[in-house]
Amino acid sequence: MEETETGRRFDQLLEKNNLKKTQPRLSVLKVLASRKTATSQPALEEILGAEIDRVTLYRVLRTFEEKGIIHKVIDLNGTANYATCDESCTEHAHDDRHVHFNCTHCLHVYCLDSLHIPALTMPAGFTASQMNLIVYGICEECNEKER
Amino acid sequence: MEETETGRRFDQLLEKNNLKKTQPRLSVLKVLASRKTATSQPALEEILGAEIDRVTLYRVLRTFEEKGIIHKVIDLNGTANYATCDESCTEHAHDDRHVHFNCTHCLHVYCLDSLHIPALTMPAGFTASQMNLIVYGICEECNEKER
DNA sequence: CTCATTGTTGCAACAAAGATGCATTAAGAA
DNA sequence: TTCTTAATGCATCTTTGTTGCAACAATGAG
Repeated sequence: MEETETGRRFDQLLEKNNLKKTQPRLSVLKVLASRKTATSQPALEEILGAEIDRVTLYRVLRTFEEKGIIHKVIDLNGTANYATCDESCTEHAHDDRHVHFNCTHCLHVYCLDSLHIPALTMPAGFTASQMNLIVYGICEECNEKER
Repeated sequence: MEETETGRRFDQLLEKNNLKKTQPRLSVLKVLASRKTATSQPALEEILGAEIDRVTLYRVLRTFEEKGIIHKVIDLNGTANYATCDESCTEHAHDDRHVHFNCTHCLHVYCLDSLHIPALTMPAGFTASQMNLIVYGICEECNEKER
């Protein structure tokens, strides 16, 4: 395997999480990192289907999510979309407080890293541990095409 | 069929939406209205399975959602949960800006009607039309049982 | 009150995605 | 290089979403 910069970054990422560097895992990381929007499981399957098995993909994604390497966003249809976490969410503190944007036109899911969910006061008795905000609407690209 | 107060309310609700009053629809309404938490499709199936067909349930729920009679909340697992809309969300303006709470212990989904999603400023180019905030944590009941 | 019409239901069937068991293979340490 | 253990690929099953179609029932017309 070549010694590219991103390649080494992925290696470190896996190592840090006690995961072996395997071809399927590196492929998944490469694909996810190369996309600015979250990628759905079917899309990933289409891209990597020839290379790695459906179940392996499923397990790689689950492992990555457990380790906090990627995060999962469920869109309106209940389909899982995956994206690499930005640097801020590391090991323990997997910070999912940023907002996701689901374009109802092109169906892409964006991570709006610039926005974070405002603090909310929970009703008495309820303890919040995590929150997930998805905004639906038209994304930048689709809005531009309209014009 | 008996002439209960809620029964008449359901009749009106269906009539208002140009839907025929049928036994499956009334059953679904009755179940949903009787529960303070959103109900998952599997749970509904378990409750009503003997009474109405799985596909019918699926179609009733879809119809109700289209008409704005109920709303759908997708939980962490991508499972659909349904709840009757409170009075505020009527025909046209289906207001989904209230917050949902998904208990990670009992898995119940609550509609936190008292909370509403704060206004957010979208990044340039993005147009928001709807938003959905799900908070994960421990609910009142489960917190009390712990003590 | 009865009939006709049109929306609804139930059944069969299929597709897609989540999930598990197990034999084989490969990564990384000794 | 060998060994141990984790990871993969394959088979398989379950659950949920979805469609087509024939039978049926809710309403309005007569």
